[in-house]
Amino acid sequence: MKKVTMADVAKQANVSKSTVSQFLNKRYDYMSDETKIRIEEAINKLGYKPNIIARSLKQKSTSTIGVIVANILHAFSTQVIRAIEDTCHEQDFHIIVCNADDDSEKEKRYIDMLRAKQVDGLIIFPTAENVDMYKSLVREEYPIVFMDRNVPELAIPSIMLDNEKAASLAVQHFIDQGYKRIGMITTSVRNVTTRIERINGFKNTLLKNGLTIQNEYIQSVEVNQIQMALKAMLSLEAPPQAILAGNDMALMEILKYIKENNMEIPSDLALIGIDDVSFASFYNPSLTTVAQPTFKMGAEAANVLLQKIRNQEGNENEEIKRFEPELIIRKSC
Amino acid sequence: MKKVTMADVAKQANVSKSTVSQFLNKRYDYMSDETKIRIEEAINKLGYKPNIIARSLKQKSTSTIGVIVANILHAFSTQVIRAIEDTCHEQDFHIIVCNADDDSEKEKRYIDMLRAKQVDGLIIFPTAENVDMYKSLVREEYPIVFMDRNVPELAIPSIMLDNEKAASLAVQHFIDQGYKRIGMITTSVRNVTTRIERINGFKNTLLKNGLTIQNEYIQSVEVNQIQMALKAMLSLEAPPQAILAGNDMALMEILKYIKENNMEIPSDLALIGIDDVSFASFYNPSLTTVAQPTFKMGAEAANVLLQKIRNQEGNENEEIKRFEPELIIRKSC
DNA sequence: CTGAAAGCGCTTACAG
DNA sequence: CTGAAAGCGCTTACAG
Repeated sequence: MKKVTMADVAKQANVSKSTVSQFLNKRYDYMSDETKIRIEEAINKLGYKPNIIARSLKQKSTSTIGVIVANILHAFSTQVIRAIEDTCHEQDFHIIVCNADDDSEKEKRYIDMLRAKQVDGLIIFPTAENVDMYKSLVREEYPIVFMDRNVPELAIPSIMLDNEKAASLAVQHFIDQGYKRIGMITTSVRNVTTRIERINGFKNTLLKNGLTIQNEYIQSVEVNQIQMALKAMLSLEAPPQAILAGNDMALMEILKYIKENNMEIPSDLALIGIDDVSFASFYNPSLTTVAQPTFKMGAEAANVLLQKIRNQEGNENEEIKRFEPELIIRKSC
Repeated sequence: MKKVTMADVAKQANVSKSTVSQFLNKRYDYMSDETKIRIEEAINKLGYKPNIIARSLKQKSTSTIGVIVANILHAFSTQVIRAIEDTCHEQDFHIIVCNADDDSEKEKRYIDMLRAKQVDGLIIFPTAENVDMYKSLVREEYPIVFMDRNVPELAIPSIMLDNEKAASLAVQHFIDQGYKRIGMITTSVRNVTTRIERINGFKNTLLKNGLTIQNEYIQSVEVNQIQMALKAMLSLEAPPQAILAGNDMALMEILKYIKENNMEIPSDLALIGIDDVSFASFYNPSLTTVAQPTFKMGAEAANVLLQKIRNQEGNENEEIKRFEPELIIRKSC
């Protein structure tokens, strides 16, 4: 079963390859109807399918973008990916998704791989440790946008949640419900903007309400350390009565701990999670969360990138776009 | 910033393109050390990155496979994808994932698109409605494997759960716990093997235990109809006391209904779900589930496909490979 | 209105 | 040990 190529179609239809190519690209300007029909028939008869690889090589464009997520295990990532995909689909772009697994070496390899595959642009949830590489992409004016996190001093547009506000909404709600000893647990010890900003929002909201910041109430550790960190926190003489989970993974670890220790929510411990997890509405009790507008954020990232890809001229607005979090009040606080 | 090509490297290193190509492909057999060094230096100096597109065109192979999932919303899909990706990664293959959204038209478009992109093979969670297309792929001896579902009479290897057993494990557990009025709810009204086999397993296990099959106790409907179907079932004079959820989406809808109607699990209704959902272990009460070996299944699918891609000769074993489900007993039954 | 020719960036069989 | 040449399957500027 030999592959049928444009040359075969041309021969079958008794025209040149050029004419077949024009036909396929719908440049009919000066093509006789008769020719069109002959080509169409030849294509159907032979079952011809164009080879996009060959076209891409010639056109130096693949109509494909790469998406590198820091960690696919976060529901946020998968939701954003869907939004990116939908938006690209509408504009006849394809996406290739890679999971860096929070590993900057993997991230670097994926960037190289995707560029070798000639993707037209990149959406990255940056691990933030490959600054030199990011810089060289900027220098080349390679189209790129950051999602979720940003890296200071880089002229790369970033699509981000208003993280301070997200933490602030949660803390303010705790306080409004009468809680004073409020803790926060989140994942990862690395230098990632999301974490830093959420912790800042947490602290600032406490201060604004005249409460003091207790460092033992704030833990950011690896996922598998979260239950221990919580245990330590709850073993303090004056343990927190309410906990903000910095993201979905942290929330799930906390819920496991609570369950294993037969604690009650919210009487033993009140809870709010950033990220509206799938089971929030039907958990017992239902979980108060801070939702991110994941769909809007993904769509925006795709639009900004596609825009950049089209106007090659160095774009102006390389700033951070912030999206609004939303507090969804349920029964866990 | 012009792209640097192999020709630039060759000129810089004072050798021919052929030699550079040999170097890159590690065919050093007869290459002098001096030449190697010169080429290496030229590559570093110019920051040369090979263009995989060009290579693919020449080699007629992209080292990329396509994965088309029926519905990305099932956790099963995302877990399988990860396993496929890991396995491919080890063997220097890349994957492009597409979500057919349970829409056979979309599936068809994605198959065309991926083939146009010259992927070397396809893993499909088939919607099962494009039989003609599947057949023509088989005729061309195009490498392909099915996941999760199969399509009768097609010489395509299929990686599947032992679905009858999955349902059977659950029903037997219900019965062993003393339940007699047992129902089943699952998604989708289409003709998909998974659904059919699970319902068969459900029925057969009832019969084997001397119970009768009540058709009103078995519902397979669209996701947004599940709560209504459950309501109808629970409004029967003799409503079921236990329900098997056919998959994760069904389970979540059932949990929503139970919560909204202030019912207790398992006293008002016992529950088992097929698919070990993320929150099963820490839900209140924890949920008894039937887990699929998603990682093994994904890895197997990738291995079978890569195997097929390598030995072009029409492979022998085009049969169905069944994987064992596992009952994880917790507190919902 | 259509065709011949060059070229995208690689690989590879062959010559020397 | 290395190079010249052909070719993968397209697109496109240009000629007629």
